[in-house]
Amino acid sequence: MEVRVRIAPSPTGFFHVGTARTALFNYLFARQNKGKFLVRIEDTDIERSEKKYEEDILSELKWLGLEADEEILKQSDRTEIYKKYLHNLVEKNLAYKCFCTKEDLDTVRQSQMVAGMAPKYNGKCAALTKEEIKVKEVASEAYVFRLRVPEQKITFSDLIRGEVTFDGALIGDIVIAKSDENVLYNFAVVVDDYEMKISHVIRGEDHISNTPKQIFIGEALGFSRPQYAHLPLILDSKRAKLSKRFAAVSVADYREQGYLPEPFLNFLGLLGWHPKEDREILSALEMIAEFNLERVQKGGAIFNVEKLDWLNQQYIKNLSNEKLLELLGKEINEKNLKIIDLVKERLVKLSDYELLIGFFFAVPDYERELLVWKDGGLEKAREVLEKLLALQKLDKESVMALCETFGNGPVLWPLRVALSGSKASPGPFEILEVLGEGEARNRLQIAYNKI
RNA sequence: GGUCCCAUCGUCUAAUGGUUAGGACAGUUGGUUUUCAUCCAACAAAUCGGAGUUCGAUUCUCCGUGGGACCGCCA
Repeated sequence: MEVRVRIAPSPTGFFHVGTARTALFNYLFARQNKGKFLVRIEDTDIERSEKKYEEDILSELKWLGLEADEEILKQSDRTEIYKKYLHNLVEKNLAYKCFCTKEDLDTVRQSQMVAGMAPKYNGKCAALTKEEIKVKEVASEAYVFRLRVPEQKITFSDLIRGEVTFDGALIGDIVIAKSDENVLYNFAVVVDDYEMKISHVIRGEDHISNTPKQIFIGEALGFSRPQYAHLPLILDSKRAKLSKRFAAVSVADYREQGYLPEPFLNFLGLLGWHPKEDREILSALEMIAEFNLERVQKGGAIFNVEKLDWLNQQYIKNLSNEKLLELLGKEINEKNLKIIDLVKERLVKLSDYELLIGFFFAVPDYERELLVWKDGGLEKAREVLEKLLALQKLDKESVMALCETFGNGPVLWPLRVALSGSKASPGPFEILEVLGEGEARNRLQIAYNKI
């Protein structure tokens, strides 16, 4: 049987890193099994769904290189299809109209929870006769559709967790549609997965308790059951599901901060999965080759930005200077090439660039105390600067000659600070080469004047 | 409260009955003729607890404990 997997994001927010990880694992699984990776937009919630979020999902997916193999489905285009299946269920008396009000349900739920019972629908409308329903309909009472959930245990085999069992008796008759024009998530998922011939449902663990509901819906509809695999959640530093309280949760945030798609994917891949060997840096192709659902971790994984930073830096270091300038949106010229060469290994994220190179283009401002090497004092710094300015030729050779008498630190530190204005920067000779002797002398003079 | 899931260094993880419990990030220290970064080397750091099975448990079973997810006419 052909492997067909999907991700089903709902456009109610910017594309979430958790969804991105789910997308990656689905993608890896599909590629490895020569199957198809599909995308479905779950916009059945008309109130909360927005076009801009849908666009964001698609563009981030593209940025990550996780594009769908077939046309992207939108649930809002499929109401007629859902309606058909829904009516079918009602005709077979596997689903029924429920006229209970929200208030009634709330009070029941409250008292159940207080009594220590599983909160579920009490089945009040399940036994309504055709005549009773007619009367309510004529009175135009509001209703929803509920599935008759069998009071039996259901077990499914999860590819990551093994056998998982739920009790239908504890679930109760679930609402599957608000009206025949407006079906709910669990119902739409089952219909779509069936129609899209999804073979494996690989999704976050937060969906594990939806699984029995979806299986019951599927069985009522007479569908075959897909295989399930529930991925561990990505957690914040407090071990709770990654949410907006944590720094950044949308892929867009990371892209804008200057993370590259390759290390980002690499990082996501290592969250809950690891290849056999002790390897950390993996391309998408390598992950495809090595991926294995059985090696997916069961416990949640904390989103650890430090490791992402490290991976990003590794990738940046291995980029050519030309490519890096292109990514930064900079002109490829001799000066920029020299500069990028100097700051490349200091770059963790693309966004660090401007901060690192400012002094190459403008005379930096800094406190004169910065010119002081260790406990040398201002006087010593002034003396060194004077000697540097007096140099016939400001080059490595003559400066190193000065170091002979004063020592390396006492000479090189003030020189470097005079040129860069910063306590951390590339070496003085490297900066000197980019700046040119004239500008360097100018900056030395400024430093001298500061003291 | 109910249901379900989970549990190896601070973090991501390796090791599925026999290892000095391995690697990576972060941390610390030292080196790479100034700083930062890079690179290199070293150090520190974990099997949640208790029973049981076994000659032997990180690994299997049970009971605790802890954490998490879900419990909507959201997805």
